Amino acid sequence: MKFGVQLSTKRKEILLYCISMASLLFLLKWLEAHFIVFNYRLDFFIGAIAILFTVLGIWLALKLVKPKVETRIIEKEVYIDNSAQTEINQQEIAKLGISRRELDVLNLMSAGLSNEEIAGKLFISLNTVKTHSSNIFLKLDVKRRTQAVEKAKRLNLIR
Amino acid sequence: MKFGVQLSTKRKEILLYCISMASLLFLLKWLEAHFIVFNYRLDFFIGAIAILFTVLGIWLALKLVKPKVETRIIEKEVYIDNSAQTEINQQEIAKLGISRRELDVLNLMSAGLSNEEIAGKLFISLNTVKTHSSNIFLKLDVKRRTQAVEKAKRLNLIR
DNA sequence: AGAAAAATCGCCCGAAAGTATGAATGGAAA
DNA sequence: TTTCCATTCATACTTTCGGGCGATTTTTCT
Repeated sequence: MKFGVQLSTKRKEILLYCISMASLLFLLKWLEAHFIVFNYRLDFFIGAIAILFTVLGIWLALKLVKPKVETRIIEKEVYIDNSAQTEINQQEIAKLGISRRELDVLNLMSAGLSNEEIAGKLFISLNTVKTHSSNIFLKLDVKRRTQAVEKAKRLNLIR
Repeated sequence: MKFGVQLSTKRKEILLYCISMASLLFLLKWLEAHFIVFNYRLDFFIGAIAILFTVLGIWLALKLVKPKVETRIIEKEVYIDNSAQTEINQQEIAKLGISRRELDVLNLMSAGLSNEEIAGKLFISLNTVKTHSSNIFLKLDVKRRTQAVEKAKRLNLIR
């Protein structure tokens, strides 16, 4: 795996694309040598290439420029409650070492969503949700999601 | 509903790009007609086009796919009775037809107990607990125990 | 550039939860 | 008395959870 210079992932991807593009060009040249069609249908040929590489470029850009998705859970209160408004205990969250993503999962968990639904909402896989929830249970020292929700509410980690 | 508003703008943009691409193709054809260079340097020509349109594609994609940072807002509604903070809503319980025993199960459920633990506490069998909880889910119109607990608390069926 | 933390995903497997269906019992109401 | 219903339990089956691995990738910090 290690060979002198270790390429970063992004660099490797770019290299891969360059190689594939080069081989594509090679293929085109081969086609050009074997089919006279392109000689008198040059404009179609060029058009095809243009479209092909435009699509390639789009695909490349979409691949490389990964949109940064920020998931934020905002609790919208629809109640008029003048009594004590429970503040979320940030210190406790930090103390327990609960990460951002884990908190996301915890919130959706408390809303009664299944792991699969949580995965859908957060655009991550079911396995990832399971990993997060397992870590939550460890950090909260509980065994089940119902206990986790109960404790999290009790500690004001969530609303 | 978010994208519906922007559709017309986006469509105009796409149209613009199509037009510019078409004119670019036209330009290329004109060049091809006026410079013999391309006839025997066809591979360079094609390579240039490939690169050009790859860049175009990348640029196009970058232009069109602009939401780099997407903030997803998940709203969670919290209802709280305007009356006293923790007044158990007997009317609601009656209206939903939740029986005494089901309420017992529901309470233990909200404490985070498993079905087996509930069975132990109430001195009934696991199957009975399952029956009760299934009935609870039916009456509360939910699918999971976490949802049941959430809804029951929201409706003040339990504390 | 390199280490550490966080986030992502996968597989396997057993446990728990939930569904469907049927049935016995005992108390309360018609 | 008969009917209704809450409660109890069972069996069989499907789905979901959760633990226990390991792994890669991304982000963050130094």
